[in-house]
Amino acid sequence: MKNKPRKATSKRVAELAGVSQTTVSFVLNNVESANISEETRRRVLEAARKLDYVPDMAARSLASGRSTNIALVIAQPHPQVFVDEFIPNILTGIHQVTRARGFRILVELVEDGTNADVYTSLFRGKEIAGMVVQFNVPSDNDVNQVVNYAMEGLPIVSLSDVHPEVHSASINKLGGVRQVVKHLVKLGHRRIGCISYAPAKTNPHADDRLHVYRRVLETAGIEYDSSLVRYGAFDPETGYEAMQSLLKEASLPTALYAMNDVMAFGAITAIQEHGLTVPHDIAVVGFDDIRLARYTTPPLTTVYEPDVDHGRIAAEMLIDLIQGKTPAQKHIQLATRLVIRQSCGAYLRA
Amino acid sequence: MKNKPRKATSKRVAELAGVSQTTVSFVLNNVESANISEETRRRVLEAARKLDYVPDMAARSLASGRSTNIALVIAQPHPQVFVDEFIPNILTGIHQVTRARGFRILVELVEDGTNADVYTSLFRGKEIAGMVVQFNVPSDNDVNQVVNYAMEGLPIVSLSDVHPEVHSASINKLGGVRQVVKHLVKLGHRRIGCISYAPAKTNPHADDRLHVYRRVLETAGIEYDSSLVRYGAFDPETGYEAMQSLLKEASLPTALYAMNDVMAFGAITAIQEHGLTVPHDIAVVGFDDIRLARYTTPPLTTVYEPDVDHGRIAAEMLIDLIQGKTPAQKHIQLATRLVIRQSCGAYLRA
DNA sequence: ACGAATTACTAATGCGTTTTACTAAAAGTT
DNA sequence: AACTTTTAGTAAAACGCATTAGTAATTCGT
Repeated sequence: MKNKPRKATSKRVAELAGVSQTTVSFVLNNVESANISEETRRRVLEAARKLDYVPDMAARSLASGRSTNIALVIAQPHPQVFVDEFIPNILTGIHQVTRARGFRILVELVEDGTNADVYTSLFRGKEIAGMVVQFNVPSDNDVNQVVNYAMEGLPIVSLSDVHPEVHSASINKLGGVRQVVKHLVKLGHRRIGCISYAPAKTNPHADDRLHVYRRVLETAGIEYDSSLVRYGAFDPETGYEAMQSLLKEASLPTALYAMNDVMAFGAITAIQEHGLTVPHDIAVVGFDDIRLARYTTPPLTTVYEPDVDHGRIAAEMLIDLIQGKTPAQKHIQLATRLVIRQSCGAYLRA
Repeated sequence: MKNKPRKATSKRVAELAGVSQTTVSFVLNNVESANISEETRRRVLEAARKLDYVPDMAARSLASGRSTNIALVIAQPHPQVFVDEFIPNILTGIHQVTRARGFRILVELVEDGTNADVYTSLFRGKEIAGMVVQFNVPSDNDVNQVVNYAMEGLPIVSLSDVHPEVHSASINKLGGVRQVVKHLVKLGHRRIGCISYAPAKTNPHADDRLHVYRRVLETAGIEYDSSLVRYGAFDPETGYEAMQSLLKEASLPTALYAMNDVMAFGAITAIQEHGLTVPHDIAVVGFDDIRLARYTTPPLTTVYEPDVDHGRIAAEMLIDLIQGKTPAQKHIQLATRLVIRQSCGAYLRA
């Protein structure tokens, strides 16, 4: 028979505090331009606390016209692409800043074709104030939509460089490739194989990296040999298969650069199953420095990327954009670091 | 000088279609009880398409009183806990069903103490319609809050068993432990070490698993020996350290069960650095079957968990709950599968 | 000491939906 | 033919906040 305590609203807070709803809103949102006395502010806060008041976000968004959600949109060809710690780390980084700055993270996956209208519905449906996008394998449709929305002025930050007009926080992957391939060259290797990502035309990033690999070789006076290049698809399986194929070459490479760590591990397995040893017969290097890289046999020489920082910086940039502060730079690049372990054989000669 | 085309609203759709806003709402939401003629429905749909209408989600939530977001709340002691593919896989599974059923995913991390009010603000602030929770290491505060909200009838599904009153979709971890430890026993091992998670009192799950390990041993007539047990913290580093410590024992174990794969890899590295080989001197098994497990030296014997299904089932359950359909079972358990590779030595004797 | 500026508020409107209650016309029922 | 029911809609009231324009009281400048 007792009256259910109606849900706490700003109106009820106002009544209890003996002020208007307007004042409650001003206090709770710390509106500077409204001059609220200390005493009133205290009363409002007290009333809100007493009623256990939590503002209705839907009402707030509707009234203010802005959302406090951002989206992390991950465009990938296939669920299987989620093979390493990249996304968890990015999420950790982003979350650190969204939490501090009062935003929430909406995660959306868009696979090959499906879910292609997600950009539109998120923005136009006012679900989010901005988005950070990750293109594992950029599809034309995804990139075009993102570029268009970015040009319209919507807050978008990409985790890789996609277009001059799209803000980005990216890893200097090409610099990393240069470091690690040069490292192999310095160790005296002349026949350096490569396991790249999907064939060039479908993945511009991979293409760029392959190009750097080639340039480093040529700068060192080594002729580029396309018979030493294979294409994988991010996961250990394809690294394994690519290496099996390389091992059929008449003249084997003495070193291998794999475009990511998990493919490198697949390759190492293939090499060992073939009766050869790493790094003695074939030196191997990877890319990413996943946490397991130091705990394998042999430990993997690779390139470290600051993923958590990456996420954090992208989020800071995005929220600046949302709040109308122009970020200092439109494109931020984070440096990689070469991590030398056993798989490259550097320590054999030390 | 041209008039900016005002944002498309349901009102404008109504005008263009020559019907009332109510009708537009009925058509767009497929309200059965409203009898809308085919002709009218067509006109509304056409008008919506022409205006490129996307409903304002904030307004929709406010008016209807329900959100179409669900949260994935991950309670973990420390960012470093994100070491494997679990979360990406869960996310993939959840996303498959949220997409099909018209929901979005909000991801929230809650670390040790901080962010503790996230449950309250998400629910009370009407930001979400329900949540799936993952307790990596359950803290009393987190568990209590979740249990309370679940008892109030709020839609919550946990990814592990936390309380009889909280719906759950979980992996039968204990069954997996039984499988893999029995496997070692069958191979003839009598001194089987264990690398568990953080000390028992702070992690009930780990405690249960340790207990199963002990029971399997005792059932086989092997006395439990606490000097063969060490505690790690999810990551390869602590697996490595735990194994180093075990290697100082006067009498070494002949086999090791690590509670997850990455700690197993840390342990293998320690064993090899100590001059011993796996599985010859010490057999090693892990848990999780991460994708790299097959591509290491030696490939790891471990227990496979269907993570993507896990996420999918949890999400189905949650959305059923949200939509008022009682799920068939309150607690669903998914089976694990023993994956035998080289690290346990089973093939040595084959 | 008198108008101007500042301080500390409030009333009322609007945000874009959903939903309830209502209605006019058409179809069924006996 | 006179009701009742069904069909196909509509008008108007929420939903809970932010925000704009305004006001009365106080302080300031000279």
